Amino acid sequence: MMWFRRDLRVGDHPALQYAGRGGRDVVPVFVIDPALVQPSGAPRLAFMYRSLRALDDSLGGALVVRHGDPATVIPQLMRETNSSEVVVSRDYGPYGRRRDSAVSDRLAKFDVELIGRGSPYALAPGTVRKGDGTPYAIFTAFYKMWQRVGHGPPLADIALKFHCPQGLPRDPIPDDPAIDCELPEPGERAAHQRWADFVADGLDHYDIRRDTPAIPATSLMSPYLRWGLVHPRQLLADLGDGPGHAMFAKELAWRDFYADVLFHHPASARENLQHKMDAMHLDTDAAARARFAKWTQGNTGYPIVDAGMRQLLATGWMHNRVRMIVASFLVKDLHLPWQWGARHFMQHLVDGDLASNQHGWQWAAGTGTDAAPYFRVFNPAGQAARLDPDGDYIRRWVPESARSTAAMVDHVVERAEALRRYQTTIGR
DNA sequence: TTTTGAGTTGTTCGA
DNA sequence: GTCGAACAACTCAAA
Repeated sequence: MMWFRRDLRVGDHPALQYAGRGGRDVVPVFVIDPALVQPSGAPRLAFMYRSLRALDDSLGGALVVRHGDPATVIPQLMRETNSSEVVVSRDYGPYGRRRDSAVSDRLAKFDVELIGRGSPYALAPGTVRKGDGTPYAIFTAFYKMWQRVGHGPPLADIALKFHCPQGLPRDPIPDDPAIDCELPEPGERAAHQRWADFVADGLDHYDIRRDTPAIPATSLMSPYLRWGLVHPRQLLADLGDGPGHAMFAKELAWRDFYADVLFHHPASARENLQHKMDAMHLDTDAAARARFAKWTQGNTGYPIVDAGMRQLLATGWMHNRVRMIVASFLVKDLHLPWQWGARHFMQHLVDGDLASNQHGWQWAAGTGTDAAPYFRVFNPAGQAARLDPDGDYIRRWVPESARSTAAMVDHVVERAEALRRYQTTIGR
């Protein structure tokens, strides 16, 4: 039995190839887990359901879908299908590890093993370590070692036989929730197509153009990587020379780095990685919640912030550079907990990945791995002038920005307030 | 053990 | 308009 989770592809799939080794019949399974569905926004769910349908197609319609808690559903399916083993791609996140350990315990009672093969990363969390065996806490050092260790090539296809036992009860893949936006084309084939398009037209200029939100200069691979529709080692294998290629590899290394940090510090999904920052004074009262609501809706009065927040609501995606700007605004201009912003992002981002998301937010808040100078505060007007000089990005998402709208806070005032709070926290 | 160099992404001010 | 300094100090990583 092959239990799919965030690896919704058939090609270059170590766990699937292990399950089907020597011509074994593979029963492909996906569990729709309420714990993951419940906090997800509509675009995110729609993309997942569509990708499940695409996966089912490439499995010849054999995918067995069930709703429920995997700790109950997986052992039950194992018995119903008389499977001798359950194979998964390893999950290194806090929830995934707890879930898999519970499933493993239940399976053990029937003498069946939960077998993990492969990970969603070029290098699995826990494998890149310092000379003394401890994990890295600084990206650049991690990156050097990550390059030195290297990663394997994509796996060649093998013959696989998928099998759904006759009469086995299956739940239908749910209908998409109502959304009024275009999502990326779902599925494994679309992932490869998008990647081919980016390699042909984008990768060479990636390092220069990626910071301009008005032009489609980023790879748009994040949703595909999030759901495992393609594996990063395939992308790395296709890279050549040049600064754009090197920059893209570095971004994949960031993805591995943050997964590694979360693996070693599972609590950092919810808490400050640097606990000395716990003392920082944040606003959490009713007025703060009202400010947060304005931020989520894209009504702050700062055009670049509002454009990003509206793009997120409308499409389930936001340009990377703009993510930093809106995050800085929530944390440093509104003085709100980064967790509030992180939760909103995870709800709405089709590509929302716990490790990258939470640690990206901790970077913005200065509570994470970065030796972040606390005085690094993004100026929304300055960022807009530098990165969207013609206002193309802003106009697309905030048509009323031609009229002057009142800003909810004064950046100059709030910047000073943020610096004051940080200084107090660090003890000066 | 000690030392040394370095750390994603910024902004403002004054010369 | 451009450019360098200041904004601080701490921790990490490797020699």
